[in-house]
Amino acid sequence: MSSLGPKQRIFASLADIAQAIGHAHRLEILEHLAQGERSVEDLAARIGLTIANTSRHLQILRRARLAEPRRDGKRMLYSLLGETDVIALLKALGRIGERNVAEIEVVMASYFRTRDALEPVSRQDLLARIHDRSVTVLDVRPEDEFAQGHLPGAINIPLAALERRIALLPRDQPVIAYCRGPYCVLSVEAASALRRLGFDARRLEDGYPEWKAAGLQVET
Amino acid sequence: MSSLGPKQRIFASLADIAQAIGHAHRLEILEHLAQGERSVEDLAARIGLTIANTSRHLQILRRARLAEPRRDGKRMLYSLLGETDVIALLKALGRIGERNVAEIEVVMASYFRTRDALEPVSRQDLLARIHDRSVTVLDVRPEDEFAQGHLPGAINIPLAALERRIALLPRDQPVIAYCRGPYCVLSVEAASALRRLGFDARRLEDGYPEWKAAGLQVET
DNA sequence: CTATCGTTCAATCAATCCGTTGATTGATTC
DNA sequence: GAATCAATCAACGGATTGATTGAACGATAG
Repeated sequence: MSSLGPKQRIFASLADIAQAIGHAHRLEILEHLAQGERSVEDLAARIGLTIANTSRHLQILRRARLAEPRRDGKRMLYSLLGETDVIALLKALGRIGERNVAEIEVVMASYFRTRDALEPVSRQDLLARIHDRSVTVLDVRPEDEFAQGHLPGAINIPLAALERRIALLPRDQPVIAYCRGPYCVLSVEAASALRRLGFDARRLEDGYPEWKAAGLQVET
Repeated sequence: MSSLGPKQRIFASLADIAQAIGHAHRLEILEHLAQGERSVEDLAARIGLTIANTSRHLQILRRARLAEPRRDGKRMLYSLLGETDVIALLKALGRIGERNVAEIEVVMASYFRTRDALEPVSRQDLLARIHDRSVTVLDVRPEDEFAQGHLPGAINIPLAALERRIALLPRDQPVIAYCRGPYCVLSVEAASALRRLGFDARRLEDGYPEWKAAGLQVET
């Protein structure tokens, strides 16, 4: 009993990692870190937590070796540790949730599909249409996230500024909107608004982090 | 505060799934279920838990929609729900652990690598060598697990019976041993024992569930 | 009806966890 | 050096909750 077998020890460590992603706030933190490195303050503001609470959750992610800080002047910038693997883990978690969990199906149906009845566009589809130049790629994340990396040739119009800057979008070809990931609502809202305005608009099935993790080209 | 956004609701559900796999015993249960369906009693005996405790853990996996029971006479047989996705999730978790967590690296180095200094064989390698017929595939799991499914052409000699039935193994070609998965020690012990006995023996990097989940051919 | 298998209950014990407060550390700026 | 800003830490309350076991309960087979 005192000393566990090697399998048990490994499972105990893996369980610690699973515990670390077992909280909604931490999943949201990871979603933001997947866009690029972020300060504690920045994360707290974006998610709506206190600084202290955000710091605590970051410590948990850090202990589980999912995120890592580096100091930059007086702020600490956190980023994913082993970005691609973390995104793959979150993707595997999301897939199982979407396939097995009724509650998620309900949310997807009641929110995403009523606002955006059309099927999302897959990465492969979008890649092909970028090559054809038969599509406008629209990044609706805030400007600072866009600046940290985005899809090749994408135009950045944050959701809040969409109606104001609508003239930037050509009307003669379809628009594909994307944002932070499969559960980020920005691209849903954007596609919905654009269709109301007469555009042929759809959204990418997931977001920038998944694109990057798939090894596809990105711009800075 | 009363009603969360759609993203928060989805993350809360995903966090529940993550919590469910956040316990070493449950990871071990999942490893066994990945071999095929199992009764509560059977799982309890294999893992070394009481029936009541095993049952409770299974309820948690069930609530998280990772496993599902069906009744067979007086026993309840549990199996993975969405087998391929669950195995993919565990694989993603394992990968991140192996890359990021020092404790796991220590165990791998101190147990697996001292017993089996050679690099494990990848699935692709093994597949090619099965086609060549240049290798003996050895399944060292218990007979009942072998009976529920195994790699094409594999010979089954449970680890406990290995020395007794050693004559079944041809000595003129390499042996590749496999078992339940990447953290199962059976194939490590087998490869180690076989090399002591003069065989050219190595082990597969993971096990039967991963082979099956990759869509490769299996026999029953 | 009895034996078997599993679930659930009640209880225990322990642990953990979340979020907050207020003090403190580190780094920068004036 | 003093002031300022960012983040962490220690500590706490409170709640939660989690693992585990034995006993009681339900379902099924023979």
